[in-house]
Amino acid sequence: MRPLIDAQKKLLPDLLDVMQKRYRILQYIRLMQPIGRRTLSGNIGISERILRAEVQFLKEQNLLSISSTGMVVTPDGEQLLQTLEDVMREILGLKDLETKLKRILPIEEVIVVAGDSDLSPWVKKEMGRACAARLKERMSSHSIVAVTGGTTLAAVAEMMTADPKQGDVLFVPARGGLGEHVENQANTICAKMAEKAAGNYRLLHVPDYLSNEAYQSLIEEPAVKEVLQLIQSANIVIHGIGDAITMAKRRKTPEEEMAKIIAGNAVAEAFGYYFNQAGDVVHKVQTIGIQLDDLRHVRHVIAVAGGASKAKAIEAYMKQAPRSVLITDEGAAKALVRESYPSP
Amino acid sequence: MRPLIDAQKKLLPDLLDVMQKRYRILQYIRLMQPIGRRTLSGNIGISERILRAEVQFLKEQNLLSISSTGMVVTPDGEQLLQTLEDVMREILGLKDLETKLKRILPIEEVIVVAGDSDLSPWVKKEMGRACAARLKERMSSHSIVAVTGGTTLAAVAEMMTADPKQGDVLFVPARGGLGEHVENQANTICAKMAEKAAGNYRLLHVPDYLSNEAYQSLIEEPAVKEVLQLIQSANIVIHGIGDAITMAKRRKTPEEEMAKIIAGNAVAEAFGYYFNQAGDVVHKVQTIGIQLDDLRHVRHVIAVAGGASKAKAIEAYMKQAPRSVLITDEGAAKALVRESYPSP
DNA sequence: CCCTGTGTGACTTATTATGTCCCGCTTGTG
DNA sequence: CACAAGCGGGACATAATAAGTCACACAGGG
Repeated sequence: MRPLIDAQKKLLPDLLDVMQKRYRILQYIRLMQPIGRRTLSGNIGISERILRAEVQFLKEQNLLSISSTGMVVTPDGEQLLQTLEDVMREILGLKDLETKLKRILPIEEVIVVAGDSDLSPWVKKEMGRACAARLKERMSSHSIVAVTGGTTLAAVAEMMTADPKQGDVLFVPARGGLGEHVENQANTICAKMAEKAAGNYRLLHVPDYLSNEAYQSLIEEPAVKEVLQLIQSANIVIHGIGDAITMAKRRKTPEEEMAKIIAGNAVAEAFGYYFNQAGDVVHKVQTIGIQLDDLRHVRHVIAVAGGASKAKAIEAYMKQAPRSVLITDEGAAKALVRESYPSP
Repeated sequence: MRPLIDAQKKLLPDLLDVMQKRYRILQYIRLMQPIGRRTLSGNIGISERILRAEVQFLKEQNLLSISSTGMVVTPDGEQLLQTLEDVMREILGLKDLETKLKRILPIEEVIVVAGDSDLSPWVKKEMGRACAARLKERMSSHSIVAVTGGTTLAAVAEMMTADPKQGDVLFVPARGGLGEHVENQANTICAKMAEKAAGNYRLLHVPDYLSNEAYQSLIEEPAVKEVLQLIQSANIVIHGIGDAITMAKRRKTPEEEMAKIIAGNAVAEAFGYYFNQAGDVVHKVQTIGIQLDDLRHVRHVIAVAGGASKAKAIEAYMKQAPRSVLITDEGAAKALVRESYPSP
């Protein structure tokens, strides 16, 4: 297949551009459906008229249907997107980025999605879709999936779909309160993901900052204890990676902890842990649930993070996270590659 | 690969047309190089202006180079043509024809080349190229290749190329004189093929129509005997298939033999044998060299014949020629398929 | 030496693609 | 219930591009 694409690149590069354009349009519509022409043209950066021509074409090809509420991808279109996914990734050079990233980072697998989530918010959804697909591959009946918070994970939850093949899947939050807003809390995302995936879920109701005594007594609560046990036996963990300072600021981090984070030159954050450039833990939020060491016993660890601004955080975190699957975007991947191959 | 192409077809239906067009242009140039734009545009049936645009594009892609003597395919272009050969055949529906032919005829392998050699003489060259490629696969060091005459075989000889990998290959004419013109005689073609393939050759100098006494004494000639022995031990035979009447007329066939051929309802001819519709031998030209029965002991038998007009001849001949490789063209293949699948 | 075939440039014309504006409709919301 | 926002679709002018045509300079072969 590869030689065919290369040959096509040589023989008709202009047509591949067109193909790419149409693919992207269809992909967008799938992401934001139902959506109108004008809104889409604004989002995608194509003039309305040309988008209109393309849309009309795609409609004639039966790849999308078009009603007064907006445009929707048809089953035909869905299948086309799926068939062409690998090819487009190859054409866009994402495959290339993936192999380069694999050489740079000690990871098991990496998926690079087109775009930069710093610049275009919908790219997170695309990462979410990719994550959901990989998650499905790894889920089996009675799997326990632990998830963390963050906007990226929210996107993953949103793109999750139910799969009749897999039976009872249980979603749990990976760790207790970290100080996030409600929509980004692990509990919220956990519930949403379970709902979308038609699975069950258990929540962990823990106040953000506890005194030691309260903490100890809470752990002994039967309800809490049971959930904690489930969390400990999770075989899949999905988490985001954040920029340390940004995360610390977003959470209501007390001053002395903030100082500690800054003093330690933290650059990365993941489920309540702060890491410096070398991947060493600089600080951790005191809460219950999965601890960093527990990760080593979890079969599948999936990290989702994108945007050029997160490149450094991803690099730092991954240094100490072996056997992970990383799902990122073009922006972050390019930044990472650029850094490691200084010349061109 | 098929789903990929289908998906691409949906996303840009004219992709294949353009690809095919450019491929064909490049292919032509390779066939007739060096060639000028105007001559090419006449031959290929594309207006000069549009050909010019395509040629310019191909030049920019470094697939052909262009000088005052005409256009030449670059190594890059050669490689591209090679890479795309399989794909293009499939796209043009040739693969489909091949599978159908395999069901109709008792043959080991069949290659169908685009076009109809009745209508376009260059298609023979393409068959020649295909034949040369298959021949290379089957040749090993010290192979002995027996070839017959005919215009098609002349094309095969012309498209033959030397391959440094294979060592001493010997070319011999399959049978003695059959009454052909010089340029279509087995001897001529044998020599040419050997020259192109950088191999050795031995010739068989036998007058066309011999008396029985002369025939017997000639066989005993040491020089002739030696060559005959080589011919007997050939492990590859390449031959053409002709329309019986056409071939008989072209050769200076005596009246009584002509009557025999016509009376027997001969439709096919191959290396001096005439066959009726059922594949039975109706007549044979009396000459030395490989006899029909000998073919069964030859490892590789390659038959080359194209053009819709030869469809019946091919069918008749193939009925009694098992384990052969057939190289034909779209015109003949379609005619054959049409005959066997009456309805559509 | 001429003549044929070569590429290249230039020009006009036809076709297509694109930008722009407007209209009637559905739909969700106040 | 009514309103406005967003929707698709039609229409048209214009810019951009492709395509047809001709003329010219040059190299190689008979």
